[in-house]
Amino acid sequence: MAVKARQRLLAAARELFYSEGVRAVGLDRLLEESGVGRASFYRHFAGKDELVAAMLDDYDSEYRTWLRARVAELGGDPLAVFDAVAERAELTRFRGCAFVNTMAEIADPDDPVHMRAAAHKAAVRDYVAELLTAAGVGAADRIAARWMLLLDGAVVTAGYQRNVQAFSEAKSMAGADLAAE
Amino acid sequence: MAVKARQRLLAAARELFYSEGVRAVGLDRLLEESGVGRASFYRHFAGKDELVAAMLDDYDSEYRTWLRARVAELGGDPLAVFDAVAERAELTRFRGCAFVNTMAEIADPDDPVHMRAAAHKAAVRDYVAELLTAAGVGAADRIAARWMLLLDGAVVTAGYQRNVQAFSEAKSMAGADLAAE
DNA sequence: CGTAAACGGTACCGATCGGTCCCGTTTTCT
DNA sequence: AGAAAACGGGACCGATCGGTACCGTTTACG
Repeated sequence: MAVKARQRLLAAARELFYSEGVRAVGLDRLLEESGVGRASFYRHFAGKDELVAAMLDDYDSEYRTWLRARVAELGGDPLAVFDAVAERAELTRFRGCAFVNTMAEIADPDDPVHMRAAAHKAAVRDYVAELLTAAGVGAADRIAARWMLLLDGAVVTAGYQRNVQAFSEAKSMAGADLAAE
Repeated sequence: MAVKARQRLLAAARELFYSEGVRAVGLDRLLEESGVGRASFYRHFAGKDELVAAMLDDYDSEYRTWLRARVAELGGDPLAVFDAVAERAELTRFRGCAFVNTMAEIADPDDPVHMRAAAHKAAVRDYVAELLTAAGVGAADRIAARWMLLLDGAVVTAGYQRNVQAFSEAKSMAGADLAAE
């Protein structure tokens, strides 16, 4: 195979776990979809939980790298994060935020999987605060927290309403929030 | 037993499915916690899915009845919905919105369970629009949609950050959004 | 009081869950 | 070319899943 088993597993995990849910997809399904043998799977991961964790790490890294790059392309305006997130949502069959959905499924806040998802959210918030600070905004932390609320709200409502209008609403509220500061 | 089996099942389902997730809790656990026999369960519900659906219907009805009453108590100001929702969140071990979490777990939008959760969200939105209209606000539908974004954002972020600060942030943004119209 | 409905407990079913083990093949690297 | 690592397929395991059937007891009501 051109692509290694581990990467195929991570790709299949991201796709299947996102579109159907972590608990809804069993190992059999995962192996069939990725074309990886059962034994090979356990050579790469200690178990399903570790695959989920590795997939989230992988996704978190890629997502944030992409977000930084895209916002920079759009000029570095903090408000561009709303455009970037909206773009990403339009690409795939959108079902909300993978990290939020994972925390909804893996309820225990002390579970490593849950903690990784929460850490992703905190990292994005810190990045937004960094953007705001760079733009000369005071109280960047507080604004960033409010913007995360808007981003999560937009992602969730866009997910269950199956339209992307929510993103432009969120952006307009974020702009108003920034101007009011 | 003083309380009928069906009601004990619905109560246990609401508690367990909310705090641990629908797929994470099996029938055995549900029967043990509610003290209902296995056969009795199937005399009341055709299966687990039907219990989930009935529980959501039950919860939706109670929640919206409570919300109407509480907002009325608070004077009927549309912004009071943010206070009411925040109060409710402080009561229990908060883990976000049961309906949003359920849609995250039951991914298929055509699944009866998913559809019930989505219908709840639409019903709450309609109620918010009704409040706004009664308060003489034009474009009530659009504001209601934006407020739902704020409410969902607050509930989600409060859920994974484990604090209720998000609700007051959401209310302040909602007030600004209303004033800007 | 007596009858019938509602009930809790349990044994059981096939299917599927995550996980282990072994075998034969393919790929990779020297 | 040859050795070693990586791999896919499948048999198998105990546990648990949702669901069915039958039992004896409790409860409610006429």
